Amino acid sequence: MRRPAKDGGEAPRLQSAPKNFCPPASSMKTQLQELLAHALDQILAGSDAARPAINLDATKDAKFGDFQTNLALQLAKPLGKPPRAVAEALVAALPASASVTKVEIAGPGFINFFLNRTAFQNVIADVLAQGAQYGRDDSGTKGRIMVEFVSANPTGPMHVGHGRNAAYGDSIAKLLAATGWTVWREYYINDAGRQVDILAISVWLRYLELCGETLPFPKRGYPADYIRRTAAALRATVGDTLKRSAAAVLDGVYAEPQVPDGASDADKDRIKLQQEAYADVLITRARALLGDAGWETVKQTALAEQLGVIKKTLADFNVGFDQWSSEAALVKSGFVQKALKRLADKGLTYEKDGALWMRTEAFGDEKDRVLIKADGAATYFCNDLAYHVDKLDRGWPILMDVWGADHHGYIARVRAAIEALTERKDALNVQLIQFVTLSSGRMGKRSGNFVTLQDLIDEAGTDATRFFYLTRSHDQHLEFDIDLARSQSNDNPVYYVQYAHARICRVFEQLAEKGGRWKAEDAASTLHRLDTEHEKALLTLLTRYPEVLRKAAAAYTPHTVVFYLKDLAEALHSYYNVHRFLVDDDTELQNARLALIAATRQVLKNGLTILGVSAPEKM
RNA sequence: GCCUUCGUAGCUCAGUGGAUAGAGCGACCGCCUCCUAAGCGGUAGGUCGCAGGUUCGAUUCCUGCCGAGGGCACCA
Repeated sequence: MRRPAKDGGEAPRLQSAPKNFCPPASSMKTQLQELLAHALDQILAGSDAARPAINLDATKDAKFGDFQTNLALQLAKPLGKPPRAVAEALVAALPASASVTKVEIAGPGFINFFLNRTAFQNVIADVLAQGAQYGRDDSGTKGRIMVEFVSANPTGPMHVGHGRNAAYGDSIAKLLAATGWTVWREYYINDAGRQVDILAISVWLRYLELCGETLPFPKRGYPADYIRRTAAALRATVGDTLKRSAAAVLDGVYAEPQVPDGASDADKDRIKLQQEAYADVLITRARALLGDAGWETVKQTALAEQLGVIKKTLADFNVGFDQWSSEAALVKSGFVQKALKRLADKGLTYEKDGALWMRTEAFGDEKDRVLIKADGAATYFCNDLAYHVDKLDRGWPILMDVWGADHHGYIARVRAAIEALTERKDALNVQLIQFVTLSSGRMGKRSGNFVTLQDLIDEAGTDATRFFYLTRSHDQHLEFDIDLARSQSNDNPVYYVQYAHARICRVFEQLAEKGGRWKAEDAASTLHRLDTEHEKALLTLLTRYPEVLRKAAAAYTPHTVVFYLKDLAEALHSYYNVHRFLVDDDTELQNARLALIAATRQVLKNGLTILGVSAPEKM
């Protein structure tokens, strides 16, 4: 349930304090680096030691101050002096700054900086003035990047693995867009190739069953219930016009080979290949019986049905695309042929054993790859290669592909193809999403019963599901605890962050009910009252948000935003439990605290937005 | 066999070339006359898989070994 915030919703503007000007802490890091660079110049004067990079990090413990540097430790060896002596020299050479209240040398030789609290208090003005823009860079000037993600085959519903890809892809796209990139999101529809024929034959056989025919279902077909639903949809559209008798279908077709109990692995593999061939026989028979037009009707109906299911799920999951690109359309447009010609013109293809090959090995792949099979059909790689060329041709110099980790071996050949045609090695940016496991075991589309992403969203909700996916690093295996994600209890981690947001909203609601008022402009002169440790902790976190976004985008790790938000929520909850925000007898303190939590609420919301998770005002 | 991702608390996972390695869940002990207890505070729990190497300093980088997942198609 949402309701409008009673304090007016959008962040009001806060007048910056003209007196005692002190730069916000977010820019303090830059300033400290300049101070250190100056000191470094003096230390290194007359020495031939190499100049190290200045590492300046936020401290992990407040007792070490606000920022720390290991510069003295790095310089100890080249200068041939003990690290603490180097540190003392560096500190002595530091120019004075009004923002720095204390500099300490600690441990083996760290230099810790303690900053003027005003620097941190001023972040509130930044956040409230910038609102939803705080931490964001929407300039789009960093570059252009296309993110292709999900691209699940339209042969069945998405499972929990696709969900992880969708959550990651959507969030990394948002993150890139929020850090200065121009982003385009695309879904590649694999609506050509053999798996579509398998889909079509599966649907048609179930359709014949609905028409009253009895016939065996091939082992390599898709057995799941959604095939029966699609068959019913087909029948609703075409009636019995595509019905053929079981006798006609099976006339002259040998019985499908079955794997006997206790068969060896080698026998199993051999028989599975025979089963694949059997499926092809049925496909050929179906085409002959239905004609190209009839077969195409089955195929297109099945594809449209499956794609419709996928689109519905993605819409429910708050995942959107700028473009859905069809593999079949790409082939039909002749673009694949053009790409093949470009490769041939560069002498990068050759014929062998009746197939057309590409010299990918010359570009770092393990071996050359087939583009056109001996039977005349294009490989998946061939069309995908053309698709990537098309993406580059459309003016996207960087192509991010979000793939399942099982595609690892596929990277080298696509990269090789891109390099061969564009001489650019770095155009392809692949992010592999590691596998998702469930307590109930691995899933596959052929298994018949699996947990679909739609099931998960319906039961756990989009927020909980997305948050759960993004809580883990995408390059780590993820064990999806379905019971936890489904639970509406406080065990569910998404509520921890959302609750912090809702709590703040409730405070402003209470304020209004009491007839109280709060204006950002009244708060500017009161911020010096924010002097408790809880307030300092919150302020520090607020100043770090822009850098959290930048680092998360640079490392392609949305999960670091999740961990940041958990920290921010924790700081808020702790603060909430110790201090009251509605201070009846001290308006100045109340105004200051309300400014702080208003800023916190804004940053919580901004961060959740990056994750595609809502920020409810009431829970 | 080769390539790759990994091995951190009972479980699920963060993290880092540096100062006592963190969180959630689970266990135990506390906190609602007070802005939502979907919360807070505290205790217990770790030879950061094993062995070497580089380094002033390694859980982090390198090598080997053990163990787990994934990939090595004229499939997609």
